[in-house]
Amino acid sequence: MRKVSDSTVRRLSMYYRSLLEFEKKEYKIISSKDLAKIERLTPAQVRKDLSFFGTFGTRGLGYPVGELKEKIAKILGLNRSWNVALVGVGNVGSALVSYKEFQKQGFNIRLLFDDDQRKINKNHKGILVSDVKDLGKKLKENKAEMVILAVPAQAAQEVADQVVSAGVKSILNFAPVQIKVPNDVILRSVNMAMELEHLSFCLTNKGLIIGS
Amino acid sequence: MRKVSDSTVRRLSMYYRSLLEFEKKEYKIISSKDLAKIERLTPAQVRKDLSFFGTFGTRGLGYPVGELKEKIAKILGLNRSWNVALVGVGNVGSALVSYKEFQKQGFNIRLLFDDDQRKINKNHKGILVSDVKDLGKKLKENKAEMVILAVPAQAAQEVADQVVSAGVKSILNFAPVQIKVPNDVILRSVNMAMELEHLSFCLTNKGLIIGS
DNA sequence: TTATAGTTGTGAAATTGTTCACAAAGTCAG
DNA sequence: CTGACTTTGTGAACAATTTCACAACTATAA
Repeated sequence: MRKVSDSTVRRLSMYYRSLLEFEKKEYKIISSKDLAKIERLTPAQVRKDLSFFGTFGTRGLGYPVGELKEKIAKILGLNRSWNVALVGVGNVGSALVSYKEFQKQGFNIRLLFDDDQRKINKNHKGILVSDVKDLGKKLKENKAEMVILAVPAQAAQEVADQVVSAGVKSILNFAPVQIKVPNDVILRSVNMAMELEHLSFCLTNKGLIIGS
Repeated sequence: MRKVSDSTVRRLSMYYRSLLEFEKKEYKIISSKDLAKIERLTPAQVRKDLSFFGTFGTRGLGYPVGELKEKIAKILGLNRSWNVALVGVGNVGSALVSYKEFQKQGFNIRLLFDDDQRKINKNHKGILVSDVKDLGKKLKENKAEMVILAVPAQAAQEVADQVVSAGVKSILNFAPVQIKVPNDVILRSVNMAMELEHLSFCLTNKGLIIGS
């Protein structure tokens, strides 16, 4: 398999969502053109993305909806469930625990951690909140595969280090800070302020930018 | 001004954050090398990014921390405050209302909307929740500049259309669905499930990918 | 004053990602 | 079975982005 770019992976997620929709509407076959229209891409882009992973279509016809959906699910690792832990049961963390989309796609948040005594050992939406002091131990015990960080910026790096020590190989960071992890650990960050800043940049510089 | 890529804008946000830190530590001057190390980039990248917007440094010396911070703030439109409305006071919306980072950077959420009668006309964290039926009217009255969508997927497009009709030119979408807006409206989407899917992709395909 | 070390700003080169264009393969009507 | 039409898969062309490499400039020490 060739090296696959982040953009391609993001688009695969998009295709997957579109395919769910097409399936719901009982489409049996779709073309790269159909898929492209939905996502505002070019048909060539769709075909190129898919071609990294194999050949899924039939020339002259298109792609079989159900089959392609299944194959993308497999590529993305959505044909199974994942054992996810979440650290930081504040506003953001709390929202993520209830986020339906996660469960729907097999991301099961089964472990919660916080450092606030008022939250520890209480139930939060059906899950017991553990003391972050036991983070490493419990991550190992429960074989957590992914950790979501929803802690304040200043705590993020320290918690991340503990997560890494516990052998977890992937982290999704919601703290608005750049954290560092070893090369073999996969880190992705969602920085919501950064997204608003992007809007504010575009509004501020509208018209000044050539070609967009 | 040349066309500036999304990546460059994202990195500017990162530089801005780093500069706040350097300022806190009372650094007066920093080099592109220092800035690059923090963000895991190359010094050349940092210099190239900044060069799109002017020349901010002194050869042989580096960049003046405070001044560069101010200039980036101006480029990003952070030297002012923004009037933000939020639609959908559910789990995610609620978390965003309390998100400190927004206020800190001048993004003031002053209008909340929902379609749930139990929430309408009640106070939510100090802000009155309005009926989404009055969305257009109130966005105009209050001169909202940005709208955050935190509504369920199936409602997102309809709400977005109303926001566009009201003349708002930028939308930050948290609904896990691709929405469509006219060309003159800036749209950015945060899809949290997509980020977990990226982790799951990487874990699933680890080792198979050459060069990463 | 001069030599040395350090850093920026920026064209040019290299790399990465996207679009094009077309052969290959399939459908379908008659 | 044939011919007109459609769509995929993909190498090649093109475009965008990143990295390189170096002239230009500054500070400092002797």
